[in-house]
Amino acid sequence: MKNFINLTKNNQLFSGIEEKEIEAMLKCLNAKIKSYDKNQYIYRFGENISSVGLVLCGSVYLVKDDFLGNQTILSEAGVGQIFGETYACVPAETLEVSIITAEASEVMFLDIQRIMNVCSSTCVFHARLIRNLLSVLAEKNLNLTRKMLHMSQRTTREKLLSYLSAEAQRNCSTVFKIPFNRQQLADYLAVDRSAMSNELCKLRDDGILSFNKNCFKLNE
Amino acid sequence: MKNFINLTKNNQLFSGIEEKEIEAMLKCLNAKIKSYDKNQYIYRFGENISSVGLVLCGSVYLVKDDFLGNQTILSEAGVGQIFGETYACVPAETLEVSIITAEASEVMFLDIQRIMNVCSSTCVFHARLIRNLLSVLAEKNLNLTRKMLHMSQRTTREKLLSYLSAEAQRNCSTVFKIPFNRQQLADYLAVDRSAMSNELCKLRDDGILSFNKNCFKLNE
DNA sequence: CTCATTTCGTTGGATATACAACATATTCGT
DNA sequence: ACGAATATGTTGTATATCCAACGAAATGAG
Repeated sequence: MKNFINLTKNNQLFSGIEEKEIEAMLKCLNAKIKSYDKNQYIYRFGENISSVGLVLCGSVYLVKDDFLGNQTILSEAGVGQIFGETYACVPAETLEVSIITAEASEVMFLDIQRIMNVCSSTCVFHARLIRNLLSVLAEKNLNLTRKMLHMSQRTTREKLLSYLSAEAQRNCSTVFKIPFNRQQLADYLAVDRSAMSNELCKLRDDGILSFNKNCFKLNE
Repeated sequence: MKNFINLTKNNQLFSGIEEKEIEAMLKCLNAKIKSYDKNQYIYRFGENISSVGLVLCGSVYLVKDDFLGNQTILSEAGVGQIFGETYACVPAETLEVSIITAEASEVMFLDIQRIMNVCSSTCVFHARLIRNLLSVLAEKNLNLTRKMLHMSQRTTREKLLSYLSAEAQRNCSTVFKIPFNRQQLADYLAVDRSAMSNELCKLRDDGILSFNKNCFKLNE
């Protein structure tokens, strides 16, 4: 177990908790570690899960089979990130997605009940653990809400303006960088890349904004 | 305080906690109650909040001013429902939305730090409180993810099929009712109502589904 | 029952989008 | 510096969407 302690320090769940405390907590939480080859299922559609997964090494995909039978990657979790927390927190819901390793990986599983039910020993750090978990869920929530707002705009131009002005606001500046290239931005806004590229140039020609690669400037 | 105990029983946060315990917990949590007239701001854009609001009576809107200056209602919280929990759980983020009363309302405020940091007295019930909060966040997460999946389809037909097949799957039946009328479904999928209505009929004529009001049946 | 209101389906025209195909620009390894 | 690979911009066309307007059907109140 000890060789993973260093890994568990810089992650979403144990951040802010002292190293020696983590070791004690892992026992208390009855943490289990499992190894996987590439492209192995960790959780399958339809299962009812009660554990959060923490990626110790490697990375995993959260995938969904749509109504046409296509499998798409919804998100990825790398070292230090967690997965399954949403379904683990709602016992009534069975998985509508699956988790597959993107490469050979090691995963630590933590029972959600043990996370939620505070043990007597290290209450201060346990509170931090809970705070971290709440924080992960809340941040995902914020990101989903933001994305949804942009996507609910009807035209590509409106989607772009909605996204870019929100980013400007978040950065407290009319000049800012975005974490996407054109294709990724198009996927994020659920539009065609070439059409979006076209619309970006129209916005530039209309004097509404200017850009260079992934750096944007909103006018006025 | 006592006259609100009955109200706090059937709500998202205190569900599953015994009445007498709630009273003790409210003191321990330092719960504050405030009254509002109609159309009053409870939380404003830009604020940094540290409390979760619980609607005791009345109802509140979560509103957002978009880049065009329009104010839109993103969601509503009625009696027993909470608001602000997402931002309260992420101290680094300031409000990108505002909360306004939809009618004269009473709201109980609970400090998020006190919710997260377990007090010594009633650990069992406190764990339940935390479980409830996690559950609220996780469920919102699930709903946002589902909506996002449908909205990211490119055509109205695909959006409809994505939504309807997901609903069939969730209900474990090809026959099911949806909680929307046509306008609400169109808003949910971010498409035009008349175009959607048209597409629904095409799907019916193509033999893919049939419907009567808000009751649907998927074929095959 | 009747009338008013809301919901739902239908149509046509202006506009926007997706898609494919290609041109240009940038990045990266050697 | 060079070419290969990738990213970005541009264009045309078929298709889909939005929007407005309207009629039919369902709902609800009196």
